[in-house]
Amino acid sequence: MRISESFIPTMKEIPSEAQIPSHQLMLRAGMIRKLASGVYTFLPLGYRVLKNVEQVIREEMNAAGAQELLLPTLHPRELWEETGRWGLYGDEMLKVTDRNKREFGLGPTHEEVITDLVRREVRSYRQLPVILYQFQTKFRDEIRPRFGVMRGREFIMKDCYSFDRDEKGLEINYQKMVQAYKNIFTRCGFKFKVVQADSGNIGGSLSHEFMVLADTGEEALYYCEACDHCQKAKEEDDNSQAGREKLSCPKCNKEMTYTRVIEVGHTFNLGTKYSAAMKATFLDEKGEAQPFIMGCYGIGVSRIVAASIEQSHDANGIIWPLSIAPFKVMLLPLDVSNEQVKVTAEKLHQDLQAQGVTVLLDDRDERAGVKFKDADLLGIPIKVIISTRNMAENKIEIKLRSKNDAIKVDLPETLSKIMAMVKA
RNA sequence: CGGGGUGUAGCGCAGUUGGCUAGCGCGCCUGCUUUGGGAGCAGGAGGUCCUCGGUUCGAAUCCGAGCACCCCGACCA
Repeated sequence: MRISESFIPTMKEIPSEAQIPSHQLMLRAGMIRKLASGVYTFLPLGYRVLKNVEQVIREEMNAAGAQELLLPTLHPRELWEETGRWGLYGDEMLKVTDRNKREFGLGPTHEEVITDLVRREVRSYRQLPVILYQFQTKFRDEIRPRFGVMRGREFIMKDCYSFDRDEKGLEINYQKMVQAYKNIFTRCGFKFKVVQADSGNIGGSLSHEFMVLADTGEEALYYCEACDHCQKAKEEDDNSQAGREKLSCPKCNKEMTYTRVIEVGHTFNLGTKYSAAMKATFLDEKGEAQPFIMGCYGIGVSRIVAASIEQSHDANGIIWPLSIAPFKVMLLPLDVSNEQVKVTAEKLHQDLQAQGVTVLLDDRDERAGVKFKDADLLGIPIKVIISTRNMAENKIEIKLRSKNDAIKVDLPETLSKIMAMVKA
């Protein structure tokens, strides 16, 4: 992809509406633009990252035996009346009325819809377990949207639902999902913790929250460096640094570390909360109707994009991990009026694309400084610098966004060197 | 929903005891020069000063109402 032909509107100045690094950098790097409070457009660069995150999640979900589908956004009121949540969800649910005055909610979560589907289609214990998931835009009329896509009113979520015949089956699938989540967040390059949590409105007995460590996180927890035990911080701990209590780990008695965190994933053991309310049953071996034992598993996909930046950036811009970077390689020909520089860059561009490597070529007739600044802002992991200076000795330069030092490589070895880095 | 703040060019802002043609930096367009960390000079385009109403000879500026956005809090699968 050539910068000259792409839609990546970068900004030098920090928009006054953005307070935290990820929000500022997503705006400055041309990843997102605001349409209304808590409602954002993903521009091509941001969308690429979003898609990469989705793909990581998709691979791990499929590997865990889940199947992807797509549920509707419009939910008829009657369905939500079955569980009593039409009233319980209240103003947080955005509502619309059709031409026949029929009421719908814009889906803030999909337990009702998925349970309705499964109760219609699954009749026998022989068809269980079933694990289904989707990527979808969720709507929640948050009291206070903030921090860009971190807490939006419209956002992308991966939600997954498991249906089992008994608690034992659920336990197996639940553990599979927890492991899949650990794989996902590891692949995304996160430092994260898993903490047992309240299950809140969704209900059920057991739940785990997946928390990315970041100073700007809206929540906080204590963790033990020795045994990895975690517990959520109480509100009074969050608010006053000074008055924060010192907690000892209940398992190994060492003092625990306080950290702010961003919730990126949440798993719930739902039991029969929804299946019972909605009369969603299957027949067991004895021909008796039994309610499905359910689990649900959510990941904030668009939030992950912001959380990644929150955890990995510097004064100059974003630092993407290879796994979700919008492009893996950025080519920086510093003087496109030099024919040899230009030709070398074009050749690398073609060769990398032929190898299936995502690459962004800064083919603009801009000064070196401008290109370097934009490259650092965009945060593409591998920077390849092609300059008149290096051409003289038949070399190019490779710099990792995450490191300061550059390595010089003989021109003929460039491609293989980059390929080795991409695969690392 | 309570408290605080802000709305002036694409972005960041100044101008607000009422006054003349509404300004600065960045960005954008044209030309020349420049070319390893957001270049220089010259020329140029771009504004319902958030909206509506009121006061006044005259309103970006004063008054009233509304809207939007941001921050703190409560809330949040």
